[in-house]
Amino acid sequence: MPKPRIKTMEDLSVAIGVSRPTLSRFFQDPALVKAKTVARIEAGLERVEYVPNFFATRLNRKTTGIIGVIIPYLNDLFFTKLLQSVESAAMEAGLTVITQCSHSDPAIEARAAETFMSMNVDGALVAPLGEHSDQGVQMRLKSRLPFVMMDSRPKTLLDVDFVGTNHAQSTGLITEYLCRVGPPPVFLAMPRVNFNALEREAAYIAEMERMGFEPEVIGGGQVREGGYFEEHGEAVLDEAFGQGRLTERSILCVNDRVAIGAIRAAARHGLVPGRAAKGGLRIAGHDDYPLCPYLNPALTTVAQNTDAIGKKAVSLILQLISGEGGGGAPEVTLFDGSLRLRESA
Amino acid sequence: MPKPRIKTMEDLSVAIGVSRPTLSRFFQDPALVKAKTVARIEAGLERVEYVPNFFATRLNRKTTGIIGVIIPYLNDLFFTKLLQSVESAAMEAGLTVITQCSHSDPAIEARAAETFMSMNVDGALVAPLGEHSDQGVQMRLKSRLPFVMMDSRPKTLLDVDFVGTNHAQSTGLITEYLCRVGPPPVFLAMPRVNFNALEREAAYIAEMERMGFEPEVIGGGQVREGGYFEEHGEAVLDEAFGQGRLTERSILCVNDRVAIGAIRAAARHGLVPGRAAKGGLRIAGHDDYPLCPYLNPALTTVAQNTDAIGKKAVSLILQLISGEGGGGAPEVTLFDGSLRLRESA
DNA sequence: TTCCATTTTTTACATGCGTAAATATCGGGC
DNA sequence: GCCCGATATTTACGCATGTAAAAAATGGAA
Repeated sequence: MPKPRIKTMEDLSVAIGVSRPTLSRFFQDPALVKAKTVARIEAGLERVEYVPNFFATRLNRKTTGIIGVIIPYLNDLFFTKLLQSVESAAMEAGLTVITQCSHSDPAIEARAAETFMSMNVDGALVAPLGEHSDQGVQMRLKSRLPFVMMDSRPKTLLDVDFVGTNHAQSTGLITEYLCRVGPPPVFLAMPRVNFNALEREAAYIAEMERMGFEPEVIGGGQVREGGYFEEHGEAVLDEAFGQGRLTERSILCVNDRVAIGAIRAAARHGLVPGRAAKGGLRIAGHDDYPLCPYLNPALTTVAQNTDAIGKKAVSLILQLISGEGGGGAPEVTLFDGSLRLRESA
Repeated sequence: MPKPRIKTMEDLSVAIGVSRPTLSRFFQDPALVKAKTVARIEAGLERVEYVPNFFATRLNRKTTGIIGVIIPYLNDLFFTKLLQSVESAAMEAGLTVITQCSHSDPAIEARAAETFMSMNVDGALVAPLGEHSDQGVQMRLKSRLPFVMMDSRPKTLLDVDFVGTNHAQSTGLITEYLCRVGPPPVFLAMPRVNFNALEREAAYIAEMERMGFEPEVIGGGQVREGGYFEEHGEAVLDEAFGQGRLTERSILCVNDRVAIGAIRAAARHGLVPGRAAKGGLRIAGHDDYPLCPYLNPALTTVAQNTDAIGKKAVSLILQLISGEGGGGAPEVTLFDGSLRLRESA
């Protein structure tokens, strides 16, 4: 029952009586070979076990058909959602995607970039670590191959194609909403800033000033241990609520994971944030983390259009690969966020 | 400022005046080359841009140093946690890991397996889809290379090395706990069963019978639309609570994501599951999903030792690669679960 | 049957590097 | 200054496939 294993195309050629160049063309695209021959090859493949060597094929082709993707975290559903969008778009385009997670370590990120260059990938898609990223690495990537950044845009790397969210719009939107339905919100930030966090904070401040309110940012100062988003949100608000502060305020969290911690802190102090509670505590987030609808109370937030971001990033890379882009100014696409009104604010 | 790019080791050889075979040894392991020569090479590399071709190197080595990992879902923090554990263990062993997500599609899973075989990976680590996996594919993998399964163990593939959780123990543990502190629990299952779900259900039933209670399984029958775990848990309990059923029972959910939906349903009906509430509603889960501590109420559950599972899986693969294993019976390692008592039960 | 266009085969070279064997070079101890 | 052991270089071949060009085979229309 076990089929004989054949290792090389050469051997396969003699085994099924079709020349190696023809087999080569067949494995690249059966349409390049006459139907009758295709049938003969396929019949032969029924009887033996053979798969073309991935490395040997990629070694010679002018194009590898691979794109490399780097994301900073794996244990964050926002990035996995983005990754799914990228993968499905890439698969549709017939590309193989190799994903590497930098695990919030610049050294690992650099190693991943190195790997992609050594693979001659057709293009690279990276969601950077923020200020911790080694920008030299990204400059090298950009100078060597089609390169698109996603999600977070380093201020020192503005001449790169970028796809992300318009945080001025998205954060402005929810800030305006919070101001409209309750007391002007405070902004719950993170100590370890990334560029998105900074942009959101700036957008919050701008919108507050536009509406004539005094912006107030908390939680951005001291670096705490652990550093997980939820833990940070809970710790900051646990302290505040414990001192009787902020219990009747609106709190805009820099992202949903921080907001999850914030809601938890509220619950521990017997507080129930909610849009229904006139004048009382409200908590809102940013991103539309997949679990938002299932929290208690369900989290009001601004959704990032991760699906559009992933699709656009892939199409941009495709465009760059085909040599259409790269001429003038970098192409920057920002998608608007959209309000998700639920219970918490 | 831009360094000259060098494409081949041959060219590098003439550029920095060190022979190609020596360079080859250097890139495989600098320790194979005398310190003085290493210094000369590194000085040379400062002045030019060169990375060895990934495919060419892997094509000739007897061992590629790559292990392939397949996981069924990306948008599930349990699997990303497991993946992180695997990645860090593999990195420590000096292996490159290529991860593919099957997106709960057997065809994609099969394609990923094919890719791994065509890469001559040193070994494959797969968390299968459950009954939907194409077992033929996995048999081929097993027959071709070091192969270890994780997390879920197909009943028809028992002769494969496996690392996972002892669900009889873990589910028995929490079932016993629930019986001890409150009314005997019902089991909230999933329609689309995977093997773990079945094992947990069986363990629940066995433990209930051992303690002299009547097991009761709900939510396992009809297949609903959407099918996300949280949605399922919420839908089933929303219906039950709406009819006044189960409001004073203990509910053991097949996993934490279902439990998250269950807690949400409780909240929508004004119910607060809790271990403090004597005689009242209790909800428990399984897995110790990372967000459990931040739910309201915080979810009582049984933790899977994902870290140990990942480490062990990698060490098993390593052992298989070195040719030590594979002789007799398959090596099956099951880690015990441990109770995480929080608020919900 | 003959001829033409399409497809396949033959032949040869290319890809970038691993690896082995023989030869050359280096540095140090005597 | 000589000799030895450790390294480095030279040379040559192998890995599994892509690819191009020329020659041969195929198949259908006239």
